[in-house]
Amino acid sequence: MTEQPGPSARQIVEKVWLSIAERRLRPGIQLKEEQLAAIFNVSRARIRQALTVLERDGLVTIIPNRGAFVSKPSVEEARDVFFVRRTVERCVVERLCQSVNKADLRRLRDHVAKERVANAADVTSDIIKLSGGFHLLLAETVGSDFLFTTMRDLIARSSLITAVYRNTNRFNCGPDEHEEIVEAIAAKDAKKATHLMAHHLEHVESELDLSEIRDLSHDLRAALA
Amino acid sequence: MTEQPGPSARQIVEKVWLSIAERRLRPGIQLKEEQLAAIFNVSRARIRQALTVLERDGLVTIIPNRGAFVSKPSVEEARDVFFVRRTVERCVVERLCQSVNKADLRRLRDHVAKERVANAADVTSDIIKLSGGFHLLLAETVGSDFLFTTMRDLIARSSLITAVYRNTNRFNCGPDEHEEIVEAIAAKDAKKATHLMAHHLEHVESELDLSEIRDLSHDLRAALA
DNA sequence: ACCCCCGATATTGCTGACAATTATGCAACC
DNA sequence: GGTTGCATAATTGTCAGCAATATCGGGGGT
Repeated sequence: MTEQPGPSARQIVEKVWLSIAERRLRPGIQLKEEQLAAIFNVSRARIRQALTVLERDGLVTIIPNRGAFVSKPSVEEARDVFFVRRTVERCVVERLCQSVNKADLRRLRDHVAKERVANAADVTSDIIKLSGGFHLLLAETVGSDFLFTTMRDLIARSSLITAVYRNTNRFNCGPDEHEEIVEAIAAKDAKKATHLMAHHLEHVESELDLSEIRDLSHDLRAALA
Repeated sequence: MTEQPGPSARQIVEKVWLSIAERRLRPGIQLKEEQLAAIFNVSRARIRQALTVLERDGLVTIIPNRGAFVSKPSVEEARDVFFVRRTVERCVVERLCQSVNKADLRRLRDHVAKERVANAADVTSDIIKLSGGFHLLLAETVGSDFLFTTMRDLIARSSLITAVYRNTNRFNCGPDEHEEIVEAIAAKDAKKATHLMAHHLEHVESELDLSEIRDLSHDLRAALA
């Protein structure tokens, strides 16, 4: 049995990113270096690298000599993220209406189908993962790497925002609205597609309560498992 | 005489970012950790942190066990960056036409004036710095932090792209086109402003030769001084 | 002359230990 | 009872040294 080298810094970032995007890591909790090092079975140096990148991405906030905490976006930041999403995703669907091919549409419809299954089975973690993944898949389909990376950031931050400010019990981003958007894109109806996307984002944002801040604590090891 | 603690990792990132944006650090050159540590008078660990962040920003490429190099964007990436700039900056000027106030306009006009001075004096480094700064100032004026950060990335990458693929001797991004854009915004003429911006970006992109790749070497210490 | 192999050198990647800073618990005091 | 001050513990920030890996040069073979 050779000793495993452990995950790379990039893989750790990925894992934590996913845990945040899926809301298993709640805003406000501290990410202690030693703890993470033990969980991932790597040295603190690598954890440090990962945390530095995550801070750059806005997912964690590092307070000098205090530690790294999962970010609690302010109301202002929340509105900012949704503002940018409205403009970026509008651009995404416009572009898609011009350039989608059959393979793209197949992937998009497959994804919506998966969402439908997850909703029917009521598996919360899958629902969260897939509904964020839909928007990500749209950006990926455009073919611009920069756009994709930007959307990654936006989706992760949106997850944080939803975790802090969600008002309703039900999870938004249902597959119905997603399906409508896909079909509008399939019909190459840019006007309808952008309109549906705008409506969808408004809908998501409207389910947030942007006045109250909840404080949450959570078990770290379980969230990363 | 107490020992200086040296610049923080963030400050190092800033310094290298600026050196790249101003094209004093050319694409392809290797950033050796020991060398940087000596220049900034800090330990290698802090240099490592800075390089990790710069890699995440796409400005340097880290090859495992080889080192960190200033990125050489591919033709594909170049087109991608300009594609995103067209859409993002269009959104920026649209937004500005709705929300500029007199203080904003004053700052913008001041900036253009500075560009004009630099052009008249023919100080190349100032010209580069200010012409990128204009686009950054536009994004900042919108008031969205996310948008500003995104434009930072785009401008830095654009600088890299220009350094690699610039065809003409003259520096693009002259103050005339910038001034026209500012005045269109001042007149709240969104149609004209977006049109001018699109034209401006097309102009900049058209001065690139997206088929040839030049190899450059450079003196590291001089560039960072 | 060209190519392959191999040792020397340089650079990165990592680990562990140490210093600096902050949070915490406890006792004394107002 | 609440607050202040201090000692302790926990956590982060930093550093120097070591191991691993890639580059470069020379030597030998074909």
